[in-house]
Amino acid sequence: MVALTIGKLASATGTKVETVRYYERAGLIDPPARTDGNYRAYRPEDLERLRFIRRTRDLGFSLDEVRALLNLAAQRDRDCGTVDELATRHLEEIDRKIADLMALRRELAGVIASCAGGTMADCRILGAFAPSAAS
Amino acid sequence: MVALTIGKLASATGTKVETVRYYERAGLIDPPARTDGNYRAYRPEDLERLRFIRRTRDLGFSLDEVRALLNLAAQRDRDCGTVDELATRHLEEIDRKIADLMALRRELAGVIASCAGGTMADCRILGAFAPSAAS
DNA sequence: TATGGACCCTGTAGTTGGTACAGGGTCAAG
DNA sequence: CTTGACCCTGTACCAACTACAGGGTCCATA
Repeated sequence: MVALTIGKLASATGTKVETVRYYERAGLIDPPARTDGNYRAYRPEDLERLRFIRRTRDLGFSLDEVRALLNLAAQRDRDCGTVDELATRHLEEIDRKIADLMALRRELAGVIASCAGGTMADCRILGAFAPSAAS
Repeated sequence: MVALTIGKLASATGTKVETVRYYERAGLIDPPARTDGNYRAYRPEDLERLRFIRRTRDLGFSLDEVRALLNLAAQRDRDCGTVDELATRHLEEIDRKIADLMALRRELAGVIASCAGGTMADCRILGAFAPSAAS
């Protein structure tokens, strides 16, 4: 029998067992067949599918986006432009996040650089956190 | 009377009313006095405190870190080194996040660049998402 | 004085993407 | 036959809010 237990499936993909069950609840993987003892019995295709999920999650796609990608991948005759579009939009979002973090980083670094020691009462960092008054 | 309603406090700091109540539940702001009609009555100091919270939140500090900063700020005679340390650790974390996102961005951009159109069946992007087999 | 609308109150549930039990059942080895 | 590793379901928890539902209050205007 080529069937995998959930533990094998999980360790083969670097996923936790609970996460696999969570993906099933979330509708990302179909409920597999069960053994006599009510254990989940996965097929090799399920391993492929879970790997796909892991990979796309690692690339920062949300579960909704992963679901969409899985659905698209299943329609093998359709044009793949939609995939490109989805991935490109995701890339743009990553770019926005990077830009936001860099702006924040610049601001925080400025605040920290202003520190000249002393007590809390005259701390420049805390001062920078209190917009109007010095308290 | 200088007391502010929760709505005034919220709009003066760009916060939602529910968020202010949430901060109270989370122990970031003390439960204020109440009016006869059981409305929260805030003092100007509360406005300062909420501004501080908003500012530090905007700089990416977690609520736990904000709590710590508020506690430190209250001990006006202590040395402010701890504040500097907390802020510096936070900056390092931001740097890690930026680095992670940039690595991810590079990888995703590579995947997208490989796209040559065609059907899902021979989509290079989907191929890059399926680690071993082509399915 | 009545009434309407803007505001406030508490309490609870939902969001994302899992993680962590509790309290059981199954399976294989020794 | 027992032990330990694994599996099952169901529920609760995390951050940091947000969004109601179902009520109460306040004040300006008709």
